Amino acid sequence: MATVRHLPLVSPGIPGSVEPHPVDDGGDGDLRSAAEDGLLLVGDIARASGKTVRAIHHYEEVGLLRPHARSKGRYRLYDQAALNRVRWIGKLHDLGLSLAQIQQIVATWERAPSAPGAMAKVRAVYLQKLQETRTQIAHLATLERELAASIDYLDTCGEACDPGEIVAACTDCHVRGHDQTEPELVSGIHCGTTKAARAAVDRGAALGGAED
Amino acid sequence: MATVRHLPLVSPGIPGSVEPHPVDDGGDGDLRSAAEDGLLLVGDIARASGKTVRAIHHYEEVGLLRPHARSKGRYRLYDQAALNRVRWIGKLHDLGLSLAQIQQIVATWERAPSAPGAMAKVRAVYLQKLQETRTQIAHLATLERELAASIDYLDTCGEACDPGEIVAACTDCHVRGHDQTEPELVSGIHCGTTKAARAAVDRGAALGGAED
DNA sequence: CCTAACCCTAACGCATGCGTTAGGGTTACC
DNA sequence: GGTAACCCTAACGCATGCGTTAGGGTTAGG
Repeated sequence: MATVRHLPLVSPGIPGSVEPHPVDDGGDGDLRSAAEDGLLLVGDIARASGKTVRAIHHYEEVGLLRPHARSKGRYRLYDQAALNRVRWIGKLHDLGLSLAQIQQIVATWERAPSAPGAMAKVRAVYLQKLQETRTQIAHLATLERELAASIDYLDTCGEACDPGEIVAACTDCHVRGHDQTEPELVSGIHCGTTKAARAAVDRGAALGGAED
Repeated sequence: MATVRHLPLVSPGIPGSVEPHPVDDGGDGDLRSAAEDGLLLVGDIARASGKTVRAIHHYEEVGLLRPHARSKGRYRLYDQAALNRVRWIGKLHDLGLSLAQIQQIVATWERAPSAPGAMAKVRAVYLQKLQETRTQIAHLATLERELAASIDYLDTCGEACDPGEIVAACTDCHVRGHDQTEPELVSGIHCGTTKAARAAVDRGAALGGAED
């Protein structure tokens, strides 16, 4: 069995580089020499990027990535740049770009005749994303506040409400100032129409989701 | 044709209430009396919440919602609380909760024996979401910074790079301090392996996405 | 009665981003 | 040559959240 494998998922230390699929002792062959050229196998890329092999294949399928070469046995051989690419894809994906959008950035880059022109186009895409990201952040911040407020509110239920009280009574709660400031995230819960849920749950209808 | 319809998607003014499916002049009938009771048709809910009718039906299918009653003709009749519910669903969904998760909140609420107990469970869910939301925000903030930095960087390309320069040359750009500080979001673009993209694009392979 | 504007149920379709077999070579080391 | 650990291609599957027909009633007003 290979001596090493199981590297930490993202190699610590120098984040930009990965051991080219380490082998202990001497030997020669296709992959061995590829390794000496700094080439990586798909599994190496996977481990180093935190993606799965399948995901990397998928990126290739949609034209986001391509092996630098192939071994005699048709193994994909990647260079370090490919690893950068995969990480880059991951970042943009995290940013909320679809693979198709990322593909478009790449295509833009590809087809641009001049370097500054290409940069300008990419810049435009990034700028738009920056704005969207800021919007998103603002949005999440609002929701964060609402959540926090709701939690505060719900805390008072635990403290001040009679444990014998039934849920249905919450609709007109008299404890504290509840009925004045009930946050939307709370009021939405107990606004009637709730038997539907139970029925659905009991029937195991729809929603394959986890049962709590 | 009906006289009103086409309300603004979300009724301005009092966000919590909606005209119960407005009719101009007198008349009587099933829906008419329902309207007098403040009941809404599915279309009214849709317009007031910004969702589609189909979406609302879907919420019902998965047990998140249920009409207060039905007309003789089996039209769904909703009360104002349903509208709150729909908005609440929308918020939680925006927060990143799946319908299944929302369903679980509802189910939790349903099945809890005591009010404070129910509140505690919901609180726990919210608390977890709050943490996730904060993580998300931090994540997005990081990406925001990276985007901004990348844009800055790309700006220098437009200013300092020779417009005649070809894209391929970017790999070893000598302008300014480029090769020192290239952000990851930039370096990922031009790290080789790019012909794959063009091929895929030209073949119209995969990715039904918009062509720029 | 007629019609426009709605509403109903049922059910298939779709986009995304891989996961997961299935069946079979390849490498490298022993 | 045997074997473990990988890799390859091909292709179907899945979860989510509705969109979109398809075929047909209902309501209210004229």
